[in-house]
Amino acid sequence: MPELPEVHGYQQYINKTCLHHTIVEMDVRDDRLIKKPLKEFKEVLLGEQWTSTERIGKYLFIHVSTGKIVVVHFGMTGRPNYYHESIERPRFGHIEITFDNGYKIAFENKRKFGWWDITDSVETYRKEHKLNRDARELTFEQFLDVAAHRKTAIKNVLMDQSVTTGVGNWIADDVLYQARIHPLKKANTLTRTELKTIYDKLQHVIEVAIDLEAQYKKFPEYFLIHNRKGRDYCYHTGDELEKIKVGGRTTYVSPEWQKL
DNA sequence: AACGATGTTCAGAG
DNA sequence: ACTCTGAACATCGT
Repeated sequence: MPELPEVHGYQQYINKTCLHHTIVEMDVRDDRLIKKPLKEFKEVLLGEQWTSTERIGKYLFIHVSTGKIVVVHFGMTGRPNYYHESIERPRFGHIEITFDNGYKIAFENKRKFGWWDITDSVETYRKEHKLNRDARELTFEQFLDVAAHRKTAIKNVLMDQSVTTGVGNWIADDVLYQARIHPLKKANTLTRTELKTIYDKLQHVIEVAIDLEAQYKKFPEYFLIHNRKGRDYCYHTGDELEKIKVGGRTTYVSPEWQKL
């Protein structure tokens, strides 16, 4: 599930549950989910506390009382689950932290595309991994700087984490649907007005999704996301939606509504 | 039971 | 040096 709005929600959840408790254990079922040895994670975490969090796009940074920072990425299927130790460990809770209050945080990851890492500096990490500032904080001028000259399909540009950090497949589709721009249009052929519309819709989609806590069923009717699960016609034209591939990802388009 | 999936990364081409 | 494409990654649900 996790694109920017979901990860924002996960951040709030972790802030409410996990901060300022002493960590007494860490368990990892599959080493492929951690980018540093478990020994190193334990050195950083055991006996310490999580003190605060930051988020850039889909990346969550957890500050540790040691001064180190745990980087969490949820992949395609990750989510946190805070529960009491008397409850059975979740089936997909492949990484788990135990606190001294008897609660655990499970990092559930069904498809194992998520991971944890350790870093010293959010800013250094951001640059090394070519992340732009979070899509929510990006100004229109900054968006133009990184997007307007790109020669590839606008959808690819929106999904590029060095452009609009935090945007994933469904947000990109919804933004372009609401902006009435065909996802295959080359970014450098779009007018400033069209790019402004895309920028405005991007902010709108993110804010609505965050307000509604990323619960898709509650999204307004005009959101394309309803077409990913069930609805198969365009809300505006009534036409059947096309399912195409853009940048290797499944993409929904309303042909009359978003002309190429 | 083959295919697709809300993610990133990386090799290779241009 | 930069940009773009496509495949690989793991594995579950349909």
